[in-house]
Amino acid sequence: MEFKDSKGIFQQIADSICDKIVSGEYPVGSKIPSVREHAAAVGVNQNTIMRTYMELQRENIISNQRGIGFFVTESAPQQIINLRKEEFFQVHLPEFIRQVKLLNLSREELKPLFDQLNEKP
Amino acid sequence: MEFKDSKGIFQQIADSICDKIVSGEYPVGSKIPSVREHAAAVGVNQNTIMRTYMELQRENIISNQRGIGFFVTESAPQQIINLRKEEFFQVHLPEFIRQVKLLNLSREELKPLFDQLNEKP
Amino acid sequence: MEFKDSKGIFQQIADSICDKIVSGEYPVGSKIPSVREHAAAVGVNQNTIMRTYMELQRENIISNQRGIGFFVTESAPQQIINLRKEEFFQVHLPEFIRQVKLLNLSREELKPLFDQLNEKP
Amino acid sequence: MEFKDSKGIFQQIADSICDKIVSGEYPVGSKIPSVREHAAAVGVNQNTIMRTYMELQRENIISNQRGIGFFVTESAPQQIINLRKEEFFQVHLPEFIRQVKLLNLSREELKPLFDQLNEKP
DNA sequence: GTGGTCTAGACCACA
DNA sequence: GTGGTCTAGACCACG
Repeated sequence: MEFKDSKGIFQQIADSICDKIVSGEYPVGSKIPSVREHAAAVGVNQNTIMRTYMELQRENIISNQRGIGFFVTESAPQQIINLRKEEFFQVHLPEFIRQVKLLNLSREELKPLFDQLNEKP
Repeated sequence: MEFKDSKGIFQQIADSICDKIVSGEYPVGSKIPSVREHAAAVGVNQNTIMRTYMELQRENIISNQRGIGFFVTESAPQQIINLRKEEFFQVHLPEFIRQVKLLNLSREELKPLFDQLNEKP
Repeated sequence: MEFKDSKGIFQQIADSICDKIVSGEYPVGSKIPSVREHAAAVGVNQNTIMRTYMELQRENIISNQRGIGFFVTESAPQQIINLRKEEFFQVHLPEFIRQVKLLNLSREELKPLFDQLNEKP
Repeated sequence: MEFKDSKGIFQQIADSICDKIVSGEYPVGSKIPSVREHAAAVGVNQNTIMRTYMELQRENIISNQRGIGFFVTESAPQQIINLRKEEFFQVHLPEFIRQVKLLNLSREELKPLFDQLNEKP
């Protein structure tokens, strides 16, 4: 697994786990890979995975059964979507609008965006 | 002035200066606030402002007349817009489209964006 | 059965067994549930129950008749009460007093405690 | 500094910081020792202190000014008392009452407690 | 100087 | 086997 510099590795791993939960690869109630397994799989230290799991646990996305492993919470998918929507509307969308305004972009330049928006009428 | 955690303070200050150049608040050829003025204004260490100015100088957005101050270069506005457009189309726009797709957002939810886009027909 | 994170599961199970012995639910000389029964009842691995029973055996609270089961010893209730009183007066009571002092709690806030103390005059 | 085994070192350090905030040794708004200083002072690893500070930050007890240090929040003292009261009433008090009931303790045995309660009428 | 992240490796209690 | 904590040491960006 390759990582970007801009965000922490542990964050990127957390995001990728969330993606897998939303996509159904990690179903609700299922056990996610153990700390050691996961660390070996993505080639990072166990502590880094541990931190990832801890953060996800604090956000009620996974929960811990002692000595057994971490499991996807019942509420995980909704939780993830909520978090992402909140971030989108409070950070990404305003910033995007600000950029569009500032750069005075034409409709033509934003065509890819409109195309995307029109695909699901 | 308040700062986010995600980006460096000096970056955020640089961005705000660029905003003011693009918007015309700092016209081409004008003198921008001195390091100590600016530091006092935003409540930050002078070193941090100095670093900001150095970076902007490296990007040919401002230039230094020793003992007098920093001035907005002739090419600054175009320079900034080019940099931002490049970043916008290569990073922000694709990411924005990805998010919209992922969160399966309705037109209703994106109303603020359309409102903005329609203001300049 | 639900478990807290602060103490080990086997400890919590041991405590609950001791509670039942003191309260008379498990009388002296009676057979306590088998390992596999108990494991199924509280939803826990048999190893965990086994460890619990071993610890209790070590403290002479239960004894094992091979092939038959574990039985509450003659001395169990006294044994448990002694252990708990010791712990209570050396740990819990001083800590409790410290907390009351530190939080500067009013009599009103401690009403539930007084109510309890007055039930047996 | 010596640590007990029952709780994590980072927790005990957090508790001791809270004590110092409540007692006024670390006044509201003041800077607490840097990670490195604190680590050297109590003889633990920097990571351990870092974890402590992070937890306290999440509980709004300290806040971070980038590149400068951690500072005691305005709301810290109230925050701490709230957290401790909550823990007291939801954990310690019920457990204490349960013990008193179970051990069938006499008023005489609880004299130290009454003495404490009567000191501030 | 400050925080912040990551690694490598160890040790523990628990299931 | 699982999580959980801690250490020692390194490196980075930022002020």
